[in-house]
Amino acid sequence: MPQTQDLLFRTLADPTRRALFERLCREGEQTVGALTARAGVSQPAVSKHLGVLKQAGLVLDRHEGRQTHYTAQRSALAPLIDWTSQMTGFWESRFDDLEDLLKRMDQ
Amino acid sequence: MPQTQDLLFRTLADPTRRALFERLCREGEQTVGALTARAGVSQPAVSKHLGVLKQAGLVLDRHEGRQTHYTAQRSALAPLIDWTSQMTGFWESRFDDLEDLLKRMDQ
DNA sequence: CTCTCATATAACTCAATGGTTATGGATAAC
DNA sequence: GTTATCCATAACCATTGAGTTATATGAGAG
Repeated sequence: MPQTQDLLFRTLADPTRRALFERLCREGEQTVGALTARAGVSQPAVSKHLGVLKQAGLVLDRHEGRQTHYTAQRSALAPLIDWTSQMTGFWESRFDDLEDLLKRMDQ
Repeated sequence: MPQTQDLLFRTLADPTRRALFERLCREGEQTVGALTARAGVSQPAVSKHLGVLKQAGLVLDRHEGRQTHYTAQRSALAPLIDWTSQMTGFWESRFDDLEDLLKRMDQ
């Protein structure tokens, strides 16, 4: 999945976007409003970033009334770990089943 | 090192640059000419990318006559693995001493 | 000394993208 | 029904950055 790797790297390259993903990873599900409150950028900017994260498979959204809740999809990081392990060249065996493990992690 | 993480992600976000690093990881030391031959972009573009990789600590250069040889510095990937393991949240214990291992890897 | 080759730098162009404000559309509140 | 709220989209602007060609630097070759 070189296509996926490229999308992942490009998506995570932006610091604002990466910070949003980090918050969702650490603090769990958040509404757009909650994320915007501490994002340091405007609400439309946050929405756009969340859209990009969603297209990369890094977040899922859930609509509830007029709010949208976002959650991190940690398993989407698997190709990143794959790539890194390939570059380091020593970890393949340990990571062979990593994707499965990560998928179970997200339930 | 959030600064380092940002630099790493930004550096690896470009596909041409990432391809250069991948080749150095897989095939070992290469001259600028050898890298340019299969890079799909001009020699100045390759030189610029190598400069960015060098600033991120991902490559080292060695001058030999009028040639410059570049090598991958795999240990520079450690912060990337750190970040990923933090986001997934389950791998800290396994990765605690990863940086040391990677440093030994590069000799 | 001159010429050629390998690489780096300069100057520039162009496209991509992250930010903004303004607005739309849907749902809750009154 | 009207108004307020939450989020997404539209339109626009400014910056960044990756690519190019042209040129400079510097080391071997003749």
